Amino acid sequence: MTSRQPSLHHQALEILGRRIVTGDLPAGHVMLAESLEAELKVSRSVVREAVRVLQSIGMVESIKRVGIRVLPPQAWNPFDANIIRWRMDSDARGAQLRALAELRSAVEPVASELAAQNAPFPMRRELLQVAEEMVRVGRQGKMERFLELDTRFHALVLSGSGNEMFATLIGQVAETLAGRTTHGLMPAHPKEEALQWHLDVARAILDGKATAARRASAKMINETIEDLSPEWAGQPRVFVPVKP
Amino acid sequence: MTSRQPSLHHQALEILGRRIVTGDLPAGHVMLAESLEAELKVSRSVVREAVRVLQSIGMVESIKRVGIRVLPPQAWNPFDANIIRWRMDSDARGAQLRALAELRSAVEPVASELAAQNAPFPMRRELLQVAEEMVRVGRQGKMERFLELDTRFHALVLSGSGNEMFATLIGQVAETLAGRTTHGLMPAHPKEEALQWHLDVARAILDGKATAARRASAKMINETIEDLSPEWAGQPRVFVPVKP
DNA sequence: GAGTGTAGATGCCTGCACATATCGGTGTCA
DNA sequence: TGACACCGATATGTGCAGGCATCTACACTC
Repeated sequence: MTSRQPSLHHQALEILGRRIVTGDLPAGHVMLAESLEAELKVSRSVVREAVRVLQSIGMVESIKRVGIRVLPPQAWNPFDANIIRWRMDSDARGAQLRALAELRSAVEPVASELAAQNAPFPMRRELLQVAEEMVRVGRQGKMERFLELDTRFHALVLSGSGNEMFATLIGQVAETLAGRTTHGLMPAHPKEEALQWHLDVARAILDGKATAARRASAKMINETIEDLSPEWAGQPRVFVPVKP
Repeated sequence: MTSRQPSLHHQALEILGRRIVTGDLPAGHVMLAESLEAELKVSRSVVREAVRVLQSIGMVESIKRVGIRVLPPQAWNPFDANIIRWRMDSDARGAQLRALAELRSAVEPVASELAAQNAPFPMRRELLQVAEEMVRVGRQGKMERFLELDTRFHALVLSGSGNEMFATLIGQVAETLAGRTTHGLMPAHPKEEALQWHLDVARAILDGKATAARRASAKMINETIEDLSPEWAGQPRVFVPVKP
């Protein structure tokens, strides 16, 4: 599944990124390139390339005569795929899931609205076909096929919006959907309501009814989020201070 | 303003990133590390570090025995600050502005809703103070101060949501607002309606009225987007195909 | 068509020179 | 005596040059 990339660069990046995300290397901590070479048992070039990548996503800064300093979480790019993955595997998993769910709840209704206005016709047709098959398959309880279709449904909506920032959320949504089934949060049969909402969204998009598409999508998302919310219950929120 | 970072690494990254974004180095194009050394007149380490960063944001892939291949735009991370900046300075500026505006229209209402539910009290108080000063300053036509306050207003909302993904959009929003004034798209006095909307959002958040906050925020955002939309009129949309 | 050899590219390592930010000492002035 | 400005020493990232290791696309053989 996850493509093996056993290069030393990759390994070094993984180790450092994970240590920072878990708080093992706390914000403000200063490391020396030389000590990282010894610790990771790799050469300077590997350390430097890993540090450069971490720098580009805001996790460290490198200062002459000082070393490599770990930056606080509010400096990190929370849209970076590595950071999302590392946080998913850490104590911050709940907070990460919540952040993604809230982002989804913001984006998907607007994506549906835009898809109703802009999506190419073949995409709209396929969307309805997928929704209709979801109904059939869902009622039969074929959950593995249902997951496939569900994933494709949301991917089509996000892609059909014609907004590339929305489209890149496909991967995150897919992971969320997959996680929901593997974590046993899905019932044996999808709720009849949920099936209907997918149909409503698909029909509205096919008919170019933007407002209806947004409303139906919002209803659907908010419902699924309520199902998922136990995953992050009690996770504290972080309010990053505004700068000036 | 823009922090000077005249390191060779930074320069190499800028040059390569910009060339890819402008299409000067099209998707599928394959380069050799050696040729990049010669072309950029830098050493192997600088080239390799720049390539590693580009790789981490999905702009290139590096394959043994082949070289460094430029990836198509749908592989890029559209949330990366470098990519956004490069696109802003390219022909894709309009499309980039539209993507950001749509993202904002999705996120800000939800952020307002969450702020009404979760923001710490001092933030809510300050939000109302800022909105009130915006009204006074706006009516006096002190546009430079108005821009400051407007920026802070939106930053407080995004930060007050307690969602770190929303909070990182502060920078993009600030740039949009600043760009609107420097591009002469702001009237001499803000519209009275706009002032009122800011007040409505601030009051709803202060009072913890989530739905009202979302609605007022949505109204506000959609209005400002209509003002801005000429910036990207006629830009073609891109629909990235869904994979499986 | 399957197996194999090889050229050619990235991956990784090392030693060195350079630039620069920090630290500590010294001297001057109030 | 104390505060402050200057200045040199030193540690550390930055960049360079080159070498060997490793993998793999491709051509060649059978």
